[in-house]
Amino acid sequence: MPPKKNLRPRQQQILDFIGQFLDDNGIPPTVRDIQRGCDISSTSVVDYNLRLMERDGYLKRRSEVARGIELLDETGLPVANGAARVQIVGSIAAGEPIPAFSSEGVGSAAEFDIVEVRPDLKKRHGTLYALSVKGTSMIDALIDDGDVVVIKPTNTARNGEMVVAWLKEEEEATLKKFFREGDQVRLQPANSTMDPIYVSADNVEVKGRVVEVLRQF
Amino acid sequence: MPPKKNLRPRQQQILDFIGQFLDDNGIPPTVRDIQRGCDISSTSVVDYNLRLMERDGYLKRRSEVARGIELLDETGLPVANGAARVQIVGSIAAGEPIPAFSSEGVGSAAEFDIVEVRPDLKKRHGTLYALSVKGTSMIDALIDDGDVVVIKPTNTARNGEMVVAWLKEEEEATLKKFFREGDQVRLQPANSTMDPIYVSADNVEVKGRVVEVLRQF
DNA sequence: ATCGGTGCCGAACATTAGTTTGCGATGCGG
DNA sequence: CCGCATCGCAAACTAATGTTCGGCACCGAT
Repeated sequence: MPPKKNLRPRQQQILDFIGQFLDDNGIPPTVRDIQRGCDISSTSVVDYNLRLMERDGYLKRRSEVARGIELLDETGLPVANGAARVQIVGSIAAGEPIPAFSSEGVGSAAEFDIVEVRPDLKKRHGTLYALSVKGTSMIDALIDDGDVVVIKPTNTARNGEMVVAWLKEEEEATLKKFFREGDQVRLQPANSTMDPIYVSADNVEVKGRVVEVLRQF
Repeated sequence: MPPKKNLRPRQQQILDFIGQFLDDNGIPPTVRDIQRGCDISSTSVVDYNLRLMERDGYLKRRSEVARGIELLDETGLPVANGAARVQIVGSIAAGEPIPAFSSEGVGSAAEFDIVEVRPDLKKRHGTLYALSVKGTSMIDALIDDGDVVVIKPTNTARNGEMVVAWLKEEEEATLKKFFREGDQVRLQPANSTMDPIYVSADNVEVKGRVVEVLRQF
């Protein structure tokens, strides 16, 4: 395969559109979908550029097949359709603020990793981000050192949901099951043999809801 | 949505084929693909059955769109294309044999659920199956009641890998980290605060390696 | 200026693929 | 046996979609 080159603006635009279309619709676009989506006046222009991009290893086309476009990743392997990739925006550990939540520091997020998650998650929840867990302080939530938790950003939580709770006073983030009880909040470890902690509702800020835990084996 | 009914053989066959095709090709099949794949003599038969299955909530069709078939899961949500789906072939619980491992009983596997996993897993490991965890006996491995463990079938394990270990004498399956130590085997809970158990190597049979744990939130 | 390559355009063409139609076989209750 | 619904079949129709063709504009090299 020829080495990757920088894409022309139009080709970048087409590539972005294909990715977007895949996310939105779950199936690849047709040549005419791309034409409309990129304000191109002719299908032949799309075909022309797709051919170049195939030559350069950005995608694969099944000829004579409707919607036969597959995106390829850096290694030349096909990217699963609607591939749900989530960025790890920081880590969560007892006693330390989460970088992504402190207003600064998001700019350098590019240095962080990307994880793949189950594709249905993104459909169900929309935008997600991920935190890697440092230390064993979350062991009571059945979450180990090195695990990655996938979070749906939200400020609210229903009772029983596992949330990222920010304890203002303690300046500490934790993963617990959330229960509102009057003006108190009960934070219940997932491990039923552990005791819950109670805090004033004013002292708790919900940062997001846990939708998945990834563990490396 | 109408309630689910049992599918006719032909409809089950079509549904299976669509899933298979999705796995193999990453895009949904056309009506004619299904026709060929299921040895049906006419596209209208496929169309007829697809219509019924859509009515019954098994899938969604985008009309007038090539390859506009989407599978739906139990909740009516679309299943992402090319998603790696793994069959739950049984459950694992302390003191009970695993149905899928007893030579009989695999025939009725159709009754079991399907779970979606991260697409990269299937690429990396090939065929996988899953077990649902009953009871809290695996809590020491950070695996809770109701979790689903995704397993790569293998008879061997390297030290440190989390495996499904079958203890012949006790007739019991368990999830532990595997360490060979001479003619003994150390089975170490993932939770480092718990103590390992030691068994004779003859008494242990490795059934598979854990590659992922799925937890419902 | 001339030529060849690149990028684009519009239109036509050919194949693929969704949909419809009419008919036959089968099974079931009356 | 009749009426009716279910299921399947083949063929035809139409819309969707991939592909090709001739031409134009720009640009750098000759």
